[in-house]
Amino acid sequence: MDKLACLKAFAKVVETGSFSEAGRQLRLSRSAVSKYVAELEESLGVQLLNRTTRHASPNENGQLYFERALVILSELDAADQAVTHLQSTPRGLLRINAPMSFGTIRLGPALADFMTRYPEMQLQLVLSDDLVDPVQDGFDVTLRIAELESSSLIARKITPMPRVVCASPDYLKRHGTPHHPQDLRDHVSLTYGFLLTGNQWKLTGADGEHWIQPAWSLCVNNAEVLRDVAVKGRGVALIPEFIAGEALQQGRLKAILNDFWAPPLTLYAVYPPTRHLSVKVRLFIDFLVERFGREVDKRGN
Amino acid sequence: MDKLACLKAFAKVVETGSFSEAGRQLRLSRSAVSKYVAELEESLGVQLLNRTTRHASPNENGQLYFERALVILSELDAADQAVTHLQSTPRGLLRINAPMSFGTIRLGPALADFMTRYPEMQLQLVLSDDLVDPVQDGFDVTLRIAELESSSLIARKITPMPRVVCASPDYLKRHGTPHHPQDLRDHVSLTYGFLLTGNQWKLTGADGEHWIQPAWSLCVNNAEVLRDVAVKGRGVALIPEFIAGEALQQGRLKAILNDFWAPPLTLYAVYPPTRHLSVKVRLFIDFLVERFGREVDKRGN
DNA sequence: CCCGATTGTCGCCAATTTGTAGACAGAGAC
DNA sequence: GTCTCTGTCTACAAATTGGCGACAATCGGG
Repeated sequence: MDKLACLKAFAKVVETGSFSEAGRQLRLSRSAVSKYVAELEESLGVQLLNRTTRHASPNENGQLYFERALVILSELDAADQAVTHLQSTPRGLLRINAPMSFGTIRLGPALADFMTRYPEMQLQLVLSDDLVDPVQDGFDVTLRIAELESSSLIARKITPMPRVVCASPDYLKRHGTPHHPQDLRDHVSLTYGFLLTGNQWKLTGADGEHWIQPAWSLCVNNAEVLRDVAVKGRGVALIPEFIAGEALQQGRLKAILNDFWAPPLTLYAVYPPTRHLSVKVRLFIDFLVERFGREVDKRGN
Repeated sequence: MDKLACLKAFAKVVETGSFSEAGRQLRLSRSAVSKYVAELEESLGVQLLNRTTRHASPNENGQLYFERALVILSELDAADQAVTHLQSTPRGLLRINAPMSFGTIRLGPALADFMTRYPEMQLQLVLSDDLVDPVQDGFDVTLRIAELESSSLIARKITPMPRVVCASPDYLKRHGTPHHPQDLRDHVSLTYGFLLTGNQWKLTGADGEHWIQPAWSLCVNNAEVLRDVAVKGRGVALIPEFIAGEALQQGRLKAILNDFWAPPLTLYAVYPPTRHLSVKVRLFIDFLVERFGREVDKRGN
């Protein structure tokens, strides 16, 4: 039992009056929050919360424990701060490499907040889609979006990046809407890749996995280009949701094959193997996890 | 990461100056303690301890953090005590059922300490080897030693109970010493069981698992009897170490087949399914885990 | 008053973490 | 010089975590 996690969950439930809201703020599922609090009550042997089906409020035990928990949690933060601040305030240059699309669409806007939080730091951001070696190419941290975790470098998972199959309404009107992955064989696919071979789409549904060799007419290593070509009605694309999102919302693209899903990509931070991350890198990675990790709209559904 | 576990491990290392000793006191392996402290240092981004290959001492960061960690840990204990003591001081009757051998050899002596710690409690101990239903038979908690976990009742594991194959020196002189489980077929086995069928010994070694149908001459549901008959030279017995221990130490029994091992039994506490354990039962079970869980001599070897 | 949305709990299970065994190299005691 | 004990590391089995989805209950809007 991770008692600290239980304490945080409990405190957040008392603060918000709700397991669901506590879950959203802690980026945990309702069932995880429920289990944490139940576990804490079990270990103490007392009930801490009165629950109805829509609210939770502390009883006498719970109010007492909540007050003490807040003190403990804040003292722990203070202890952590005390030792990390014995080092210099984070300053100096942080050299970041990130993929082009992610860098422009998601990371760039977020960096303003990071810079606000750590005004003494200088950031150098290099956007490229080349595979870089952080040690050799002189970066402190490089971000990557990939399907499989590379175990040859030290990497920290930030967040899954779901993908979506989509096409423009005009394309669908002219060519019909695929209802099953196998229908894709009859459609023009816009596919992502560096090389022109070995690119299959894996889609999974209630009837199992489907490996589709799409009839591709465009193969490019930039998903924004795929999106834009899809918007122009040139075919069906499988691209990350963060790239497709705005076009989907505006109706310029339509998600299809919604009963099937592709394995999500994962955003990783990769950094040189040293005994301890520098404070700069660690703060940056923590910031990424906080900002991009477990999106709020994934909770409580 | 269980930060509280890390804090406790770290604090214990600083107190004792040693990962090994911290492990012994916390009933963790050396590598677990090492990992906990490393993980804490990683999360803080600072080194807390200076290590030689035989000692560990806090550096400036470590000393500061240690002092704060002690405050936090003691406040957490105080918070826990505050809510649990809002209930009555544990008093009243605690009805315990335990197996005969374990009850007489291990549990009985330990109960004195439990009674010292909780003088307001009354204990009723019923030793029997029957399978009892705690709800139906009116016990607050029943202890069981079994090979497989029963999932039909709520049970808390207390500790593994290793078994040993042994015989008297006299028996071995007369019949030779088995060196492989298959040799047991040529020996007289004293076997544990309620019924006279289906009793196989499973012994595992470097060359895999061996299921032996022993040529048993005695089948009894009490391992003390098996021990005593083995001491008298009547055969080979597979019995729990806590039963054989004294006879082994005194040379009246000799452990054999030491490159093979039987799956250990496990001591469980079984109790009625209620939302929360009563304080009495919880204190008793915690006491058992503390007393019998992860034996000290299993640490740091 | 009814219906839809949201709630908290629970069982199941895949994914992840835990924690040990054992190997290794280093330090200290004898 | 040897032996014992140390702390770290890897591999891996066992245990735990945390989400999904089902379920029953509640609340607010129409």
